[in-house]
Amino acid sequence: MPDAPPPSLDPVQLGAYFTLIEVTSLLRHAVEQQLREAGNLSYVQFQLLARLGDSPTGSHRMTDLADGVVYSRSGLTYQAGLLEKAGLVVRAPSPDDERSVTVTITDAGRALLAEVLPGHIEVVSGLLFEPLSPADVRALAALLAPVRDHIRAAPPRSAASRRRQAQ
Amino acid sequence: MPDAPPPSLDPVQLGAYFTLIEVTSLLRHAVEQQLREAGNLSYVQFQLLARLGDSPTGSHRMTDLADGVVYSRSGLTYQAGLLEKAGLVVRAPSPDDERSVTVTITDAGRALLAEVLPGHIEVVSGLLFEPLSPADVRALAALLAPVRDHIRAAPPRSAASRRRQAQ
DNA sequence: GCAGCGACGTTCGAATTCGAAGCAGTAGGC
DNA sequence: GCCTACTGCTTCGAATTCGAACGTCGCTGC
Repeated sequence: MPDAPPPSLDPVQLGAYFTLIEVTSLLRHAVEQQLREAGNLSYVQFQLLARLGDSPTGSHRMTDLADGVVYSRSGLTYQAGLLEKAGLVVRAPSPDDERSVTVTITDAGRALLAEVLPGHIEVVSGLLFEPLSPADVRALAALLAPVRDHIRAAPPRSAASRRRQAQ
Repeated sequence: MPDAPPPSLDPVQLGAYFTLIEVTSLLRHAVEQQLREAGNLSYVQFQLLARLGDSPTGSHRMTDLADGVVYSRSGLTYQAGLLEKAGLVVRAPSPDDERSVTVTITDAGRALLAEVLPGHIEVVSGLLFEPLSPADVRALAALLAPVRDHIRAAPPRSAASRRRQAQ
């Protein structure tokens, strides 16, 4: 390709982009406070517990967790260490693959999750959903889902060079 | 109030909420890489420069910047220090209020912003807007704007206690 | 089998982040 | 004019975050 067409965003796009970032920043900030007060959890920790609690088996591999919450591997190691020290999860080598580590939520983890969840939901309800009608929420979900799939599918920018580095 | 009505989110709401968080996490991650490569800027730094560049005067007060990008004051002090050391902004005491500090973008700051912006826009276009039609984008903006206003208007959860801390 | 390549998780060091405490400067009541 | 409360920013210490380097394990071709 010669060069990209004048890469600019029209005002509507810019507004949507900025508002998206702003809304999530604000929401995340508020939620973080609530989680800290209610259960001394950081947002990442909550996300991890929530994902584990949602899983049928109550467990996930480290890498899948990191990917799921968009976190660095080393960061996840650190957080998993904290959660384990707090007795909220357990780490064990995978049975089938000796390399990978399986993280499993404990009963204490589920209990804490259950304790924190109502307040969390209340905050999200009050801030994010309060100004939105049920139809709005459906529309929002319908708009964002394809975006998520698209970004997930997109090669992570650095992969391009990696894939064809061997010419 | 006796107690809140069963605070639960229906599956659609949950999906919308999770997708919202996921999309912005992914987007932010991708953008962060691009900014790092293109101009050695963190996302916060870019946001700050962008806000300053957008301002008619090219400047803002520290507090307003921190509020705008949803950042802690101390964090902003740190970042402003970095940007100033890099010659991208200048800090000066406000003329009218001796307490506050006015941050102003320099020509070098504008130049860097201009240099980084096309790539930034390209990433956002390719990831966020690629799966969305112009109508979708309008809808998204229309959905999120009220949410932003609502959250901005909401009392910051901790303000209640601060206001009445003196008994 | 075994050499080489790739995936998984951890360790390490450096940079960033936040809240609490502190230091001015400002506004209002008297 | 002062005293008190409040705002604006910075400093400080502790916690978190990431990428790079590392050790280990699994998979392929031979």
